[in-house]
Amino acid sequence: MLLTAATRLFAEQGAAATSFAVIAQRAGVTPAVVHYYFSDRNALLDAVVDERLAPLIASVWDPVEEDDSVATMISGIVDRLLAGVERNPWVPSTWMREILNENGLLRKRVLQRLPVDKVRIIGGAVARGQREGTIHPDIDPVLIVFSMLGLVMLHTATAGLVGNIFHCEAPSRAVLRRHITGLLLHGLEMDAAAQPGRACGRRRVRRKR
Amino acid sequence: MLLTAATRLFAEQGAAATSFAVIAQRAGVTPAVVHYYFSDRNALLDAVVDERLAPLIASVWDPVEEDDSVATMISGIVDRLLAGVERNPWVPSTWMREILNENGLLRKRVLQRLPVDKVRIIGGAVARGQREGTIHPDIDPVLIVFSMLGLVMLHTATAGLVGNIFHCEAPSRAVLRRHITGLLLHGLEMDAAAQPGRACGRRRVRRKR
Amino acid sequence: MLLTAATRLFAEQGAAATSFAVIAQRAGVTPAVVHYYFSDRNALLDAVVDERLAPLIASVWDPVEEDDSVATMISGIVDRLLAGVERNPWVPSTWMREILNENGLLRKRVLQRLPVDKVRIIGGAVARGQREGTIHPDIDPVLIVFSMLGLVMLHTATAGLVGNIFHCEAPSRAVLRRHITGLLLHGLEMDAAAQPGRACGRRRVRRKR
Amino acid sequence: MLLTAATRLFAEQGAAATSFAVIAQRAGVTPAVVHYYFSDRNALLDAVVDERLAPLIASVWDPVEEDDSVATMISGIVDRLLAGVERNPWVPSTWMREILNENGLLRKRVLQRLPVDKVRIIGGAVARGQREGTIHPDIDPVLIVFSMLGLVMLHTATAGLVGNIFHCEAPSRAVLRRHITGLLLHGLEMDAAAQPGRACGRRRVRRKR
DNA sequence: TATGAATGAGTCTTCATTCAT
DNA sequence: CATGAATGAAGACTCATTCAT
Repeated sequence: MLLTAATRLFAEQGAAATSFAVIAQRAGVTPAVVHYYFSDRNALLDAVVDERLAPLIASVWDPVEEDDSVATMISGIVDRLLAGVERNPWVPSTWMREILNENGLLRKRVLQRLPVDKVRIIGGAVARGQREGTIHPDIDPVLIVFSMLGLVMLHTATAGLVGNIFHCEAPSRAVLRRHITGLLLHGLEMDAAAQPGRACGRRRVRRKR
Repeated sequence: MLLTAATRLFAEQGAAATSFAVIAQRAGVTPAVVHYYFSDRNALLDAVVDERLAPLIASVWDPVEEDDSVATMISGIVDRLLAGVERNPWVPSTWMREILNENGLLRKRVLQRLPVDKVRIIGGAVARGQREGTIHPDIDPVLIVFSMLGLVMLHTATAGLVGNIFHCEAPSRAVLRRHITGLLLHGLEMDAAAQPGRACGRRRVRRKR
Repeated sequence: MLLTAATRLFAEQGAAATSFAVIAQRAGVTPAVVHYYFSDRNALLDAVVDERLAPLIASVWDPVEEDDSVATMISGIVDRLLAGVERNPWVPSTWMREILNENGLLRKRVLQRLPVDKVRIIGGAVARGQREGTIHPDIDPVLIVFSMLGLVMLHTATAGLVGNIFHCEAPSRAVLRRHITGLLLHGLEMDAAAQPGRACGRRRVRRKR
Repeated sequence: MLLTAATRLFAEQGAAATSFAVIAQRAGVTPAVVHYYFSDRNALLDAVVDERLAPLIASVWDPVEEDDSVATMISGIVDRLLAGVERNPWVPSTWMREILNENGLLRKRVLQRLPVDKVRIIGGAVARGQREGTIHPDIDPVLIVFSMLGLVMLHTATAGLVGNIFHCEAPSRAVLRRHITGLLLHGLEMDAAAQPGRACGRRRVRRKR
């Protein structure tokens, strides 16, 4: 199908570098057919967002509920996002190239679809947790959402690369989930309390400069 | 200068979508001149990596020392990377588009420059920490490096966007550093031990709204 | 109706530049419909001439009678032509573009419809008048017909333009008729005989209506 | 030369229907060359007007002087226009198609070149003549300019056609000049005073050259 | 060293036309 | 009768590249 060919090629080469001709070729039709269905490059991009990205975004964010705990929200989103990305392997590339980038061809279109209310729910919960002392104060309640989505996209996009460089298997979905959720919830450093019989005054990181 | 024009355009439009003609125009010369200095798109990409990206990479990784603590390494890298990116605002876009992506035009070139030995130092330190119980066991010693670099690139690339969506100022370098380092080292959740009725309340960041 | 849309577009853009697609759009149908009714651009052009231009030509020339005076013939034709053009505002443009021009798309089709016999009547009357000394000898009996038709087409086609350039109202049909008929019959220069201190009541041409 | 090929093709097929490819072919170069010199269709049209039409217009209108008689002005313009058109046989077609027509591609460009002041000189002289009783009152001082130019363009454009229809030679420049000037100055009807048994040699207009 | 001229290949897009329904 | 789908050809225009100067 045309949209399928298009999304794959967008992931492979980027949207700007993907000509109608290539999409047509990949889909086994003539370039004019692509124009017949998507009169315009804009129309094509719209269709990609409307028919492919929007449902994914919805499936990730819809289950977020106001009174979930932060940990539940986050691990839930990470889970659903990893699952969604596994079904749509073209997403991470495209996300990073066409949405996160300032002039990404899909940026505006996707931003309009972002469930800002749901995002605010997380922000609110994080801020509340910080006031109550259950969430680390260094974390920014707004940025954390970008960190979360970004970590998933980034690690799924580079999963193959990791295996390549370090000559091992690409990390599985389970490994990614464990790493990402672990990082988001606990960070690197082990709880002082969890450690064997030690005080934790010295917990603040010392930086060289 | 030609390379300067090129890197900016790469950040704005992506490397594949940046023609010699536009680079020439931006630099105020004729397309033939660009072709004269960089006989090939490959040569141009090589030059960008050699003359612009490699020094940055070196400045970030060189200071990493075998016997630093993990926290020191990480906060140091994050610091230097944030500083380097501030001097080269074109980097985050390009990094995400052309390096992290599977078919990114700079990927292979940059990977060869990655100081794998330094990366292994971090991986080793993390793994050691996990054996010693000082590093959270969920964290993947290899993936953490990608998380770290990725978080910096991601947040610097989307700093403007954040301000846009939430109608506030774009987060400053200091805010980004605090958030990223905090996330990497502590994660969201507060130490159980640190919680009840204890000190750190005053650490909260004040935001305007 | 399709032919109406077509004639308007021919006048606006020229026949060669008017695609089936635009005609269809203007008429509110699909391009296939246009093609269904006029299998060919030629068929469409034929239809325009047969159904729209031919009746107009007939209405202009039919009343010309062998024994009318030259003045009667000419003012009659000018009158009827101005009236016909007012009902079919698309005609002047198309006439100049597609009929008078060497490769005009309607030229051959229309020339076959030209009532050559009627044209010859005028030519004959003019030549006779010249022999009798009532018609100015500089006038070419053949060219005068082209002058006559051309002046009407030209002035109706440029009526709007005149208003535009000279910031006045576009000349009305009455003004055009007076100017054109006056020019054809009397030219610019006033009769020497008619000049100072003499009556000239009889000089005005009598028109049938 | 490219412009020469272009102007000829514009006359033959109309500007809208003349593709860069045809111009290139006619000039014996590749289509890209045409784009190299005229980056745009607009640029091409500009060049046609600037380099080909403007000089012609100037050569026709420049000699018009405030205190010439109307007859001198008109016969002078007709003469120079006929001569100019003879050197540039592509002009009449193009004039009628692309300048007189409402959406003609050259219309706006040429109108800006029209020497409005010179046109006003004629209009003024005609109006003055009408007040003094030397110019026929039916003539419109503004329209007469369009009649004059139009008659030349029209008759030169259809000169071939005339020969065709009436199976005679195409009218020569001299014939055209005599007919057009005669029509403009005297019209069809012979002076009442000049009629009975009189020569009319003296009626011929004196032209400067 | 630098550049204007030139070009073949490729881009998006529109067109007239066909065909199955 | 009418039309949505499909397409090959051609449109304007851009590009990387070559070459002579």
